[in-house]
Amino acid sequence: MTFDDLQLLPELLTALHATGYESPTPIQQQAIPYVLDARDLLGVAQTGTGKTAAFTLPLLQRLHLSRPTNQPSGPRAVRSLILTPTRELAIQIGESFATYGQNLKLRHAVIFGGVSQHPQVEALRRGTDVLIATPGRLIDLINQGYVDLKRLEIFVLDEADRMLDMGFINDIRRILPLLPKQRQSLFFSATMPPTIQQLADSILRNPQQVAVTPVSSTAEKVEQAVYMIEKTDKPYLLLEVLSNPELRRVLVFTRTKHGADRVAKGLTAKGIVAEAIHGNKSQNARQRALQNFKSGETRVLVATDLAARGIDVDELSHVVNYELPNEPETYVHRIGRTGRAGAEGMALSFCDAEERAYLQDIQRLINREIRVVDNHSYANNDVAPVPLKGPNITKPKGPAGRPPRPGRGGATGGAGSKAARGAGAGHARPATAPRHNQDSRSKASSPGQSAPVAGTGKPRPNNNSRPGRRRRRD
DNA sequence: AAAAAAC
Repeated sequence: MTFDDLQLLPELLTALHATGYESPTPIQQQAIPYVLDARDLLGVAQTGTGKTAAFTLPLLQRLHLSRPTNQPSGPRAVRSLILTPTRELAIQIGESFATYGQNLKLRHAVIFGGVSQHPQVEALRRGTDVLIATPGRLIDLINQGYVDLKRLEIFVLDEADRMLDMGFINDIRRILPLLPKQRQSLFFSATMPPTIQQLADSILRNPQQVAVTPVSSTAEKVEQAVYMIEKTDKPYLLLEVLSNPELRRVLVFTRTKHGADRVAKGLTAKGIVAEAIHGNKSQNARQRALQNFKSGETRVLVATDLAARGIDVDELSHVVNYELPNEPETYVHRIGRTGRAGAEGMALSFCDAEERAYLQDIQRLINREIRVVDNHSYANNDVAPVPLKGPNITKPKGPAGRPPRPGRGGATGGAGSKAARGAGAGHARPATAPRHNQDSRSKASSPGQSAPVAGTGKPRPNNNSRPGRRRRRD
């Protein structure tokens, strides 16, 4: 199937061909006809599935066709609103409109916080057909009287589950009554728990439902490996791993903003072009860092989970989990940044003794064992591999505030346990080569030669660590 | 405990 089969306008097809896209992804195949047909849509999909184009293309087409022929002399009204949780996603969606709408005479504006509102207000004054916004700044500008949504035709709520996670539910509730009842609504979410379903029910009318690849299955497309390692060796291992030129464009995830800064600084000190991106940076610095990374100026971007979802970088060869996330879903989102659009991608994770429980949760979620690399310079034999079927370490949806009991509770049914080290030649293969290339392993810098990228903690005797224990969350 | 988002 090609885009030509989707009844899209020639202007859109030309733009698509210019960008090199030929065949629609599953969500595009399913969603575009419904949206063109003015139906409400419930899309269960995460970014990376082609979701943005799935609504951008038909939305542009509908707006183009419904555009008043005798355009009044005043500024054009906002006819479509797209709400999205993070500023970077808003910008990215704006770029998508610019690309696909290049041959149409429609305007779009992107509004979000952290930057001066004046250019955004100016864009609204001039008039825009499409408004892409994060909730806070949108409400801000609505309150100041700069946004009129009375002529709205199409409303898109993107990443609804993330919106709720981030506490945007009240903002959404304030915006909804400002929209005309008579409208088309598109609702996208990666997951569909009851609260999200309720929100969807309150927004959509007689929706068509479209679902593609549940979150956990994207993990199957990305080759994954894990290094069992001491926490204090992570800076050295990162240098070793990055000494392999196959890691052309690398996104490194840390758990904290401070950690992201430290790692980026340490890499820079070692002559590796790296930048950090996180929520404590100014919006300008965030955009600059992302831009430099996308353009290839920066080889390594060190990020918090700000960049875990949605950020779309072409030719991202590797994701490195310098620290494992405690939410297993976050792991899936992180590694989903690579291996996109059919490209090869690889995810490398550094797991210290304290993170074993997280690794186990991750393996349970993706329902497979992650290959352990045991031939690297810093292999820590005291950090035992983590079998897929082990004792339940976290209560799946347990009541908050109570630390789960370690070491108790049997495996929740299921077949026997393979050793995590994997069978056959798999584990002897270098972790940094996505497919073949047995001999491409880097000349590792030895521990004595290189200074650490960043000290992330004090050495800790292993018998003090409590791998089975997960920290209290409340 | 961390992260994101309005001023």
